[in-house]
Amino acid sequence: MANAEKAVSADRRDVRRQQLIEATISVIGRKGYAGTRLADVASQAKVSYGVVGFYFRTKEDLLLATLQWLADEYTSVWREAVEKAGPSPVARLRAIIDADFSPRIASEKKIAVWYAFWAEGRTRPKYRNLCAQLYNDYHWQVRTIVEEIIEQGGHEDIDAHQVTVAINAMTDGMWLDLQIQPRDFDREEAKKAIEMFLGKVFPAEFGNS
Amino acid sequence: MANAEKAVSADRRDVRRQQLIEATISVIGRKGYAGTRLADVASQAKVSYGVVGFYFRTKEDLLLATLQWLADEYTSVWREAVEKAGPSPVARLRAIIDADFSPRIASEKKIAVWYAFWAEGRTRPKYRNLCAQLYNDYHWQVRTIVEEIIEQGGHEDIDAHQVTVAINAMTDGMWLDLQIQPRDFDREEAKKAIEMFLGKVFPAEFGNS
DNA sequence: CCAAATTGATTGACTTATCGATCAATTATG
DNA sequence: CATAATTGATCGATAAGTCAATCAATTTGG
Repeated sequence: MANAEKAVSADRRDVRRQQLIEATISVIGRKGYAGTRLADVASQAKVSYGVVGFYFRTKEDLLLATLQWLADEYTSVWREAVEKAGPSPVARLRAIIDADFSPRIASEKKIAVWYAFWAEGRTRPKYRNLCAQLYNDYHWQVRTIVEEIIEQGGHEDIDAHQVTVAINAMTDGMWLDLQIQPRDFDREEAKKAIEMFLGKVFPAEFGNS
Repeated sequence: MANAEKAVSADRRDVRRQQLIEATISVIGRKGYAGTRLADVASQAKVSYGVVGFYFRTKEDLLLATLQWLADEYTSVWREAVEKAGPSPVARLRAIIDADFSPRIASEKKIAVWYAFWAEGRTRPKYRNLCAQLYNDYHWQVRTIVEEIIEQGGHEDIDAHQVTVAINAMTDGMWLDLQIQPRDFDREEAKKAIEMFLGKVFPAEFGNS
């Protein structure tokens, strides 16, 4: 049947595309954005050079699809973490930070790819918009949670925006540390430093570790 | 005289090299690392294409010299700021943060270039080592100051390393925000968020803003 | 049920464009 | 005038994009 046919080849198509996206992440991680060649992606994915062009019209298309995939993965991971954490804003915030430093999200390879796109994003509106969108969604979610903590705890003197910006910046900065000094620094230490910060801002909610 | 001649031409040489380094920063800022061409650098510097090769044997040499220059500038700026701040560790720490968000250091263009080198650094040992060295010097300086504040204030329960890592990460993360969202976010806001953090860690020393 | 036909996937050699490097010719300088 | 600085055309290498040929899988017809 035509329907069965289409379903099968659509699956096949998605599998190949996924395979190529993962290969692209590996190659950018290994060789950097500027050093990534379609030939490298093809051999990493164990397919011939021509296949890349067959599934992604241009190199640009492949890179955009890779960024989009990473963004979707990242967003779905933190959203799921928040849902699982239940209603407590403290648990929700902890869940987001855990997600940010989970091996799936904060692997050396993926951090390297994020940095590559952030760096290139400055000159490519499509990268930039995608990153800005992601950033906004995340920022908004953290801010909502921070506001809940402030309200529930009666800490009306605390500026939710400022705390949100600080959490955000610390997370991104820790990622840079992980990228520059992967030996002297690990994900657990990063998380603990952020917990320390939250412990100072919300002493009652985030206990002294 | 040979000596006089040499002195003059050495000056000339330095001027040209400086001119080319500045042009390189502009072009990386405008077009990204991957999009930077020697022809662009030459025309930005208002010299002919051949001059680039005359003063820097290869493109690689030019890029390394650019990174080295940026690193030297950054280091000298914060060192000078610390010296000027006098003996008080609180004033010294404020001076470093001011320096980190001064227009000279944290311009959009230069932040973009830093991000470009951090991203590429993963695959190029020379970039990586240079960045790691810079990072270590800075980290050590901040840590020394933080330890002084802890000692003078008798805050023996505070972990200097953790605070240092947090300050560092917040700074780098704010830079990323400046790069991704230059409109919604500015250097003053970034500084205030860091001040807020310091106010929570050292309430007596960093007054509530 | 088997063979021919059709469709779609895959291959890698070829074309074209781009860019870094080179260098012979030209100009400026002391 | 001699030396140094500068120019930009030319060359070679590399990589993206293209495409005709091949191969595999599925469908159709006898």
